[in-house]
Amino acid sequence: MEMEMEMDTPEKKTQIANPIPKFEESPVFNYINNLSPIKPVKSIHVTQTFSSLTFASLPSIFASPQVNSRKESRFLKRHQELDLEIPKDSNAVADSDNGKDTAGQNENAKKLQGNLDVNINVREASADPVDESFEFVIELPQILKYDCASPDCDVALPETDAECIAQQPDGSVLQQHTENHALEIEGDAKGISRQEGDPVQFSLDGSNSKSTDVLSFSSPNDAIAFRGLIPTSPVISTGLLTSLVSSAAQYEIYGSPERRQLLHQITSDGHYAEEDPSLLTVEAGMETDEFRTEMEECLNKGEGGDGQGLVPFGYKMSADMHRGMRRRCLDFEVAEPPRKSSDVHGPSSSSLVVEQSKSNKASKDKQPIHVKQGGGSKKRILPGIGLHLNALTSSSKNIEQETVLPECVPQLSTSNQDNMNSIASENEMDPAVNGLQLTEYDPTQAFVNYEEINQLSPRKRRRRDLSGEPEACKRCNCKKSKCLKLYCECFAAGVYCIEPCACQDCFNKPIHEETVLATRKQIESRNPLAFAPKVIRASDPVSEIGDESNKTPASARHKRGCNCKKSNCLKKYCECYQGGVGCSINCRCEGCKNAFGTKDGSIVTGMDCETEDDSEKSEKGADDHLAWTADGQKNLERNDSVILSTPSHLNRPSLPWGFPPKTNQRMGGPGLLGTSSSFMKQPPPQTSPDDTLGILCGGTPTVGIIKGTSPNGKRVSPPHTNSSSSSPGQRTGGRRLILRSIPSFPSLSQQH
DNA sequence: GAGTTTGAAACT
DNA sequence: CAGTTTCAAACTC
Repeated sequence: MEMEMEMDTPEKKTQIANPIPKFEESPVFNYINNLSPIKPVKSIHVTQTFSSLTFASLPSIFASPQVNSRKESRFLKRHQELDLEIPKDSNAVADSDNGKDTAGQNENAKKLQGNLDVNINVREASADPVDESFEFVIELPQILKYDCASPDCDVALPETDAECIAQQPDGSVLQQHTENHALEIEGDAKGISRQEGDPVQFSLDGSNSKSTDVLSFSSPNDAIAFRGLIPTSPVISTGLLTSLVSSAAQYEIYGSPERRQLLHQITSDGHYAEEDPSLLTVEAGMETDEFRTEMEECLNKGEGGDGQGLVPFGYKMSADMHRGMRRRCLDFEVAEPPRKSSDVHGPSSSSLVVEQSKSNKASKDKQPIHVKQGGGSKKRILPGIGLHLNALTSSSKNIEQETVLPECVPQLSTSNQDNMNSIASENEMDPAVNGLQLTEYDPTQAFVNYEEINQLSPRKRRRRDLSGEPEACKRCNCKKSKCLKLYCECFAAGVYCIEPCACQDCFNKPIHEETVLATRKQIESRNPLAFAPKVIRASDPVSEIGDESNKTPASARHKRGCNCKKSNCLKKYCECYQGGVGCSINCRCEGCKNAFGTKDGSIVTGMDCETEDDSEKSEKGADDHLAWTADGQKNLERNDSVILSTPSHLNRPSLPWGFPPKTNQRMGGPGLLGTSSSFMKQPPPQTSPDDTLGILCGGTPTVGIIKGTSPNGKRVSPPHTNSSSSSPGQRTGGRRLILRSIPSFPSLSQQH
């Protein structure tokens, strides 16, 4: 009975609520509230990406209209979904949004309504325990986000765990519990409030709160992901929960023992929960070696089976969700600094994610967690988080830090197909490919890479972060441009500046949305391609595929070509080099020695390049290369003639907008990977074009981990692994995927 | 961390 | 379109 009522009520509520701010006061609202045990939490939605703000164009880009419309509302949706029973949430959310973005109030309201429909559907579809579990699942991402938030976050794990769990044979058990989970969740929610930490709130409500952002999916895909969730089986949801829990443990999300308990409870059935130590043990194990093991298992499974078979549909969904979460990376990063042990225990920190994140950090301090294990391989930085999709794509430098998670792969296959289908298809995404990727992925290596990264001198790391992630999480240091010119990487990437930016007088913030948009328009009017990816891949994916072997890295080219005079196109000063592509006839560079291919068509082998570099500069150059994997790229080229794409390319790209389809960039060949560890950091592998991975991984970084050999077994071909390459910088395998699936924000020009 | 170098972006 | 200036990242010390 309740279910039915809830089902019905939500729609009405939401519909009404959106438009009416004070809906809360209405009798209906109260009634609804009474029905649900959960109390609405106000969520704060902060999006840094322009897209979220407004780019109208985005919608056009997305394949499905709904997606666009949903975009902003995503997070709203989630809340609603989460709160299905809680009418207030939706309202609250709407309110919060309104509060923040007055401009978008109306839009939000509309979106909400649209979302409501979606939500309703979901419920109907799953109407049962599943729904509940679903809700729970939704929240999980938040937790993950938190993890991510931690600076070190290596958290990629969570996703992996989730996947693993889902796949595990034990899944049956999980399923059984699933229903209970939902129930428990509610119960926990209630109970949570009782408990000191209000852990429950934390997890559940946290989403609503600031954490909301985390939940909100930046990409259109997110919406899709949700859809997938709906259908997902209870098992999946359960898996997610479990994964979340485990992940949380790994990341120390639980800041305090108490929280852990809560989490455990939530995770497992109510039965196990509080009192069942076994659960704890498991989780604990997860944190350490076991976690790794599981991951590996998952990977293996993935390998064995094509993504499809092994990976449950829901699985994919989860992945998507994760992606959404990851985007928040920025937030996390921001949060990092604040960590304080004191924060950790905030007694009743009902508060939000922020607190949690802090707690996590704190907990870490207190309780050393073996991040490396899980995180090591997976460290995710979520570069994309908080940033515009484009940004995600673009970032490549940090690829190393990020490792590709096997998980991603599966998702890719599904999610891509569903959502981005078109894009994916273009890119040659094959389900099989996905599977391949998984197979190739070598957690161990990833781990190694991760360590390497860690070992890097602070400075190098910093650079990587800055540079690499940048794409994902770009950071600028503008002093005079106000971040309203293309000089600003953030602005150029279509993302708002965030805390990590050291810019001065920055106008590239949501607050100045109008200014940003106006400026952007102005720039585009001058140069329609100003915000287009600088590196363009070959247009035909298909042709590319076929040609890949033949294509040199140059297959991807810088849009306008470079104009280097002194760097010989061997440094990042060179946009071509930075983008991981060879120079072309469009370049006016002098003394071109671009490792990815000189403008005269010759390709300097990595060795050659290095040699030259060495001779010229030597070591540093080498170092740098490593940092970004330029070497890797080089290697790739040699081996496979893979085309590297710059991060930015990858990211943005192309797809949606009209930019020529990127050719598939092939990543490095196996040889590369095999050869240089540094290389491995980079990327990607993968199969399908980057996009695929990106999508899947979403945030997962990945990395290079994936093996050099072709990921897909399919494509592995020596000729090129798949296209997608990731350029060194780009590595961002996951992100790339994102890009494809989600068009970065469209360039104004395109819109026109 | 400060200073230099570099080349794109912006301006003329 | 070419030349110059401005700018911020990349790089060096």
